[in-house]
Amino acid sequence: MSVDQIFDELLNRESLFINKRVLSHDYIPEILPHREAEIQKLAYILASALKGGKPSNVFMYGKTGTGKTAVAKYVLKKLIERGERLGLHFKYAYVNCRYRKTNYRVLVKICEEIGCRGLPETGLPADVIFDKIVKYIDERDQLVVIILDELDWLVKTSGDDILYQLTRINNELNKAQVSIIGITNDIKFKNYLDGRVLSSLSEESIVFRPYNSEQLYDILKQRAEMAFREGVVTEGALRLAAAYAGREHGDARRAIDLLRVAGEIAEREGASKILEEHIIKAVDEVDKDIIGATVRDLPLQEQLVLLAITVLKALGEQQITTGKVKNTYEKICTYLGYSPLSLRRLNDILSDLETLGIILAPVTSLGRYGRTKLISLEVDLKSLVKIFLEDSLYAAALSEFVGEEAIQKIVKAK
DNA sequence: TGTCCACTGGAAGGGAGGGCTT
DNA sequence: AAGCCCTCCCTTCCAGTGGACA
Repeated sequence: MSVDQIFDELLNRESLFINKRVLSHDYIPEILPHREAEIQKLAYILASALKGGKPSNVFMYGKTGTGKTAVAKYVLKKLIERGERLGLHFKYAYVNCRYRKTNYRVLVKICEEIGCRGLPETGLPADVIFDKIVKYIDERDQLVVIILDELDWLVKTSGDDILYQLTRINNELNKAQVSIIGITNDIKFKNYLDGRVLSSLSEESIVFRPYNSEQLYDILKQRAEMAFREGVVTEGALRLAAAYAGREHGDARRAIDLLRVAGEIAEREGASKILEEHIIKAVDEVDKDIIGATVRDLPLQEQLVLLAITVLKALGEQQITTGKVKNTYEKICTYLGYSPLSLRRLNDILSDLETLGIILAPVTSLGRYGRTKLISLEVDLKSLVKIFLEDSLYAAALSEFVGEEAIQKIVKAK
């Protein structure tokens, strides 16, 4: 089939989707099923702003895909709308700390979110940025809510200094007020916080329980009705997607991903309906997508270290120690023409990869044979190999150090 | 019981890339 | 332009360590 024919066929065929955007991660529907209680609680807390008061700071926790971010954004959107009708000026700043791991970058992002633009990514002292935020807010708004999503990432890497500053920001404001919503999926996270910060930040807290498969089914049904043409999604496919996502830990995001990818697969195959088989095919692809996105986002040196671990694993190495990773990593660097980093730095990279959930690296003593990290993969080796094969340089390194035959064996394994 | 391995992880500092002030 | 400050990423140095082994 020629490229033109492919385009023609695609244009002539009626798409299964009517609105694909409702299946994206940042879409927030008008109704959030099974989160009524959480919405109510947050609404009560924030409502005091409508009477000119300062809402309490809130701490929200729950696993990924339990609706924390969606609920926060949903209630704030409503609050801003209502405020506008009353002539009040509210705003919120959303920062995902996973992607802004230093205090400075979080502050810059808050600045951008509230509309104070044009700040440099580096160069200024952090307290200058802080003063800018204070001044900007005080001149314009009555209330700014700062949502710090995946807060544990920030605190683990940079400590809680910035949280302390932010929780005290109201002392510096004359007219305006700031409330903070902290979001995390790490329940133990509280242990890392200083007592003063903790008490100030968790004036109120909301816990998000995982969805069960029945609830996931309702969520999927709602999204399916908006995303696809009528009758495209079969009941069986919906039930299966809900069951798959419910089995992990009630992750709605994963359930919605499954539905979207299944839709794409069905469309590619020219099917007129989304069936259970499409969901089954989607499972593998969604997993690979999640790992792939994480790996592609890693800095070069972290990718090289992960590649070294992948090589060792692919070679069937039973006990992967820091020393072995260092050897293989250095060989790969030489082969690809990069200069390797020091052992000290490599050790930090291993800790980073562990924080990301890609590897497990507990420090273990091997007695006479020293103390080291024992490294194992937390993600599927096959998916990882496939991701590295997509890049021609990494593919060459895999072929050099593992061998073409062994790679094919891993890729084709069930 | 002491030794010793193979690291771990804190501390200090350097330099690249940037901005501000004078 | 010079001098000073910042952050970020990295290196060097080094004291500390858990447990198998002699």
